[in-house]
Amino acid sequence: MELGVRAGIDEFSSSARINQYERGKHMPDFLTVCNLAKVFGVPAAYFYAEDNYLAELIALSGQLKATERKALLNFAESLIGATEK
Amino acid sequence: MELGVRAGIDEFSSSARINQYERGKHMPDFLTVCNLAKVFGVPAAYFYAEDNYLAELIALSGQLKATERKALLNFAESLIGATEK
DNA sequence: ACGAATACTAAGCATTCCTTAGTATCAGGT
DNA sequence: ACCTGATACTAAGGAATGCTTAGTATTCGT
Repeated sequence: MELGVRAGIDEFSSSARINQYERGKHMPDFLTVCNLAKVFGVPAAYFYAEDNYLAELIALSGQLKATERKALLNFAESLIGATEK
Repeated sequence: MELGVRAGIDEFSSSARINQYERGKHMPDFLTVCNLAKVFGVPAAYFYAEDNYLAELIALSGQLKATERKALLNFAESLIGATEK
C-alpha cells in the first residue's frame, strides 16, 4: 500500500521520497507534510511536535469539534492560572 | 531590537531573512524555526498550526509542567470519549 | 535637514529536495 | 527451484527553495 500516492505524490517518485523521509535523508516540504497530515487525519503541526506528549495532544485536538476545542483551551488556561504567582 | 539575531542568525542577513519570512516570500528551514520558537518561548509546532485555536493550545502546553501536561492530555481524551458512539 | 539605524528588496549563490534510473529484496505462481 | 512482478531501497543529477550580499528606501533622533 503506497502511502505517498495517497498524499498526492507522483507514483514514480513516491517510493523513493517516502524512503528518503523515513531514513531522515530529507524532510518533506510543507505542502507534502500537509498532504500526509490529511492522509493520517492529523493537523500538520503533529509532525513538528518535539515530544510524544505534544504530538498526542495535537492529534487529539484535530478530532474535536469547535465547542470541545474551546473547552480544552479553557482547561489549559486554567492550568496555567493555577500555578502562576 | 533585531529578532533574528536573537535566534542565532548572522546579523548581516538577519534583517533580510526575517523580512522575507514576514512577507511570505520564503519559509525558514526547520532549524531556524526551532531557534525562533526558543526566542518566543513556544514549541516549534506553534508555527505550523493551521488556526489560532491550535496555535494557542500549543503555546499554552509549552508552559506546562509534566504533570499538568498529562492532565491536559487526559482531559482531551475524555472529550473524545464523550462523543464517540 | 542631516545622519544613523532599521526596514525592505532584488539577484545570484548555496543548499535542499525531487526525479530518474537502477539495484535489491521479497512473495506468489508454476 | 525458478521466474515474474511488485515493493523497498539507494545514488546521482536536475529543479526548486532559501540564504547571502549589496543596495535602496524609510524611519527616527538630533
